[in-house]
Amino acid sequence: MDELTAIESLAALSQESRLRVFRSLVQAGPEGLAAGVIALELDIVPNTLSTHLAQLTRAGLIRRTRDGRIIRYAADNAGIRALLTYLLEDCCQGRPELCRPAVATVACC
Amino acid sequence: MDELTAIESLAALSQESRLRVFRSLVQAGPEGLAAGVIALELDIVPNTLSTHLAQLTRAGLIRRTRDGRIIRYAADNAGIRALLTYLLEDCCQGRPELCRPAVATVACC
DNA sequence: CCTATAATTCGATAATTCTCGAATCATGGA
DNA sequence: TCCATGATTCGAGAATTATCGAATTATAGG
Repeated sequence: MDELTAIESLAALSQESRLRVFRSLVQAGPEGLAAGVIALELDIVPNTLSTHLAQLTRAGLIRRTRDGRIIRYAADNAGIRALLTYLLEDCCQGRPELCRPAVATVACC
Repeated sequence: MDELTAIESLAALSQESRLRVFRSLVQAGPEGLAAGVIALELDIVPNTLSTHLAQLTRAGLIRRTRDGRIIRYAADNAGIRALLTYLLEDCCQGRPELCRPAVATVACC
């Protein structure tokens, strides 16, 4: 990942509505959620939500797929992983014992 | 971690200079770097850098310790870990096979 | 083809954030 | 005590970002 993409991703996440959308999609799993469903659940007007979803998509954090009239969004695991890797790059000066416990705690399961 | 802290952290990281400072400190390890050294290395005027460092510190991503006239900053691993955990919370719907590979790839060593 | 629905794009205003000169604070040494 | 140095705080102008009404696009069904 390059610096610009990282900044775009972090900026996308650093806003209340977008962070909530992102976390909802992370928790929703591979099937994701329809834009309209997200709008209802998080109480965001559709056009504003659309702007937010576009920003998260541009950043590579979520993906969109059309399903008839409905547009479905889901977390993009590759993009998320790339961002986390960029943040932690060369974090342990070659000494695994420094960063292994930290990374292990992040594991959610 | 609560939502406000997460947003503060992500906002702190979503700016070129601050992201560079953060990554420098992550790579510098536990001893960290003096404010003046960071200013020189990244070519940022001291007062602007000071504002950035304060923001990263408030967000819980870095720590400061005084060492005579010199103030030293270092990555705050607990804060960083808390942020990553918040982002990935409940990411795999109880199915470890979905997120374990993702997390493994993040490991830097 | 026409209508209804789901979603997006456009444009403008409101709010927030960035940057840096100037002034201030804290520490160590003469 | 006085000075020099490292660092921070303050304040204001410049730049960026957020939000939402109105208009537009895309699709499904009658």
